[in-house]
Amino acid sequence: MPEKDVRTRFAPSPTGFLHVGGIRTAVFAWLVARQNKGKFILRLEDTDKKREVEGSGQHIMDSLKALGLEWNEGPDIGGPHTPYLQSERLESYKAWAQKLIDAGRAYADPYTAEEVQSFREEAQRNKQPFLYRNHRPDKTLTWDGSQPLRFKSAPKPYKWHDAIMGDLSTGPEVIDDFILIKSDGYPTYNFAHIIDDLEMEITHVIRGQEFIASVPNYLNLHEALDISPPIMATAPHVLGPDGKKKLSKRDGAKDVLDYVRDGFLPDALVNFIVSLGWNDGTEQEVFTREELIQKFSLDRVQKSGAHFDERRLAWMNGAHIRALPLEELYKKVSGFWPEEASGHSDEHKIQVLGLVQERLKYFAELSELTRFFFIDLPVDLLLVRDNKQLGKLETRELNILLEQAKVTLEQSNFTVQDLTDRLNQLLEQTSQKPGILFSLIRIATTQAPASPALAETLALLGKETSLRRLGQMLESLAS
RNA sequence: GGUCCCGUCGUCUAACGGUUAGGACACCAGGUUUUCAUCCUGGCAACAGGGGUUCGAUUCCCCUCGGGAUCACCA
Repeated sequence: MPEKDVRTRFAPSPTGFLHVGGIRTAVFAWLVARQNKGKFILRLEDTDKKREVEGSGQHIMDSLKALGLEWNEGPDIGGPHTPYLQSERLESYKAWAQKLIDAGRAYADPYTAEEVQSFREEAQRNKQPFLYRNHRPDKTLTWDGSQPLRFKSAPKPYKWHDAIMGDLSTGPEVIDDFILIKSDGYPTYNFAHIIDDLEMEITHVIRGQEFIASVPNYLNLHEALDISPPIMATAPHVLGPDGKKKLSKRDGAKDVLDYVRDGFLPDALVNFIVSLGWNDGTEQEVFTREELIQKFSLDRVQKSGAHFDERRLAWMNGAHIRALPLEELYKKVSGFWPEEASGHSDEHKIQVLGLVQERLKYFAELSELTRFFFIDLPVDLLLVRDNKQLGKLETRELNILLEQAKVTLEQSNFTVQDLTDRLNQLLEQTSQKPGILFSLIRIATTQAPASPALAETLALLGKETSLRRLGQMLESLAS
């Protein structure tokens, strides 16, 4: 039975783009929402004005959309708990902060940043963990907004359950008086997200493991506020391919939009991101989006970090491409054809696509893979010279073979079947190995290092083009 | 350093006390009348180490080692 009224959220700060590691929690949250017929909410946490990157909020939304992770409520479309931009929810944070002050659970921080820093250093010198609460001021001054507002914590041990990590526990030493509202008037993440998740009725908070150490503090704040915490799920980080560190932009982690631009399918990207740390317990690797929605579960998510392997992504994308009906694939590759293809009919391009579908790893390869179908490429004799078998033949021998091929092909009606038959006859007639004869014809007619099966390629190229290119090859060999 | 979490092939992972430790990616070899790819077949390759508990441990407990996260007026 699906849970009722599930509401999950993705709450990034608009400080940059989204890479594969960063978007994973969004995928998880989206999946949980869809699976339970719930709502997926997007909220932008823009409380750090210094770090904010112009346009990144939009960029993040574009990335989510590109992967098909549509949200039900968000800064652009609104919703029952508008606004979805933290910088516009200041009144709300103030109101809750006042409740805390009134209850004696929040106080103005009288120290300067430098003073706090010196406390910290002193603790370090004594090899003691630094806790601000050891420096709580004796008398409380009224908070006028120019000082940071701190939470007056009530330290105690905690045990709690995390939907991914399982049962967790910590001692009272991790609880401290963290800052609720900064001296610039903006709330900290630690405070704002609690309020927002409460007001937006979030049921599942799914986030990266950098927050796990702060959870006890959040729990403590919930108690002070007399509210109950949502279900929490902490996903491990995605690691760089070789490094052991969390995947970061610095390690060359690419913007997910880059993958979309290169022609990776959103479904494949989602499949890959989810499978980085999750499986359904069977041997299935490739899942459709619908299967993922149906089968995903937080408790089967791996507790340890997974390395991001682009080769596996490429394979998975290829698998998704092959699984697509040709007509559907054709619609998706529209922007990836070589320039020379413009003006050719849909019918023709679909046939070309059909020949390369099984060797396409991502759409950006389409252009190179198919260019020779649309234009005569200059004759490149190196393709012959570098060929293992052809390279051994003398020009005279190549000439003879090509002439014979030309004669044979001139008689063909260029259907795949007829071409296959005549090519086989030619094989006997010349008593050549296919490795030699077919390679030569293939190179002569495509001028490409790789191409689909010969008979099919020739049939699609057509009689005129095929013979013309054979002729061009002969000319080059002669000169 | 304190606190918390994690540890199966190079990589992603299966296993929830009894298996020749399975699958996938990658790689290698062979096959499918040429190349690349697909597909098929085969191969290489892992329980971090040490103690317990148990008739029996990859699985449960402890220690060591290794890795990660976090200790901000960032999120």
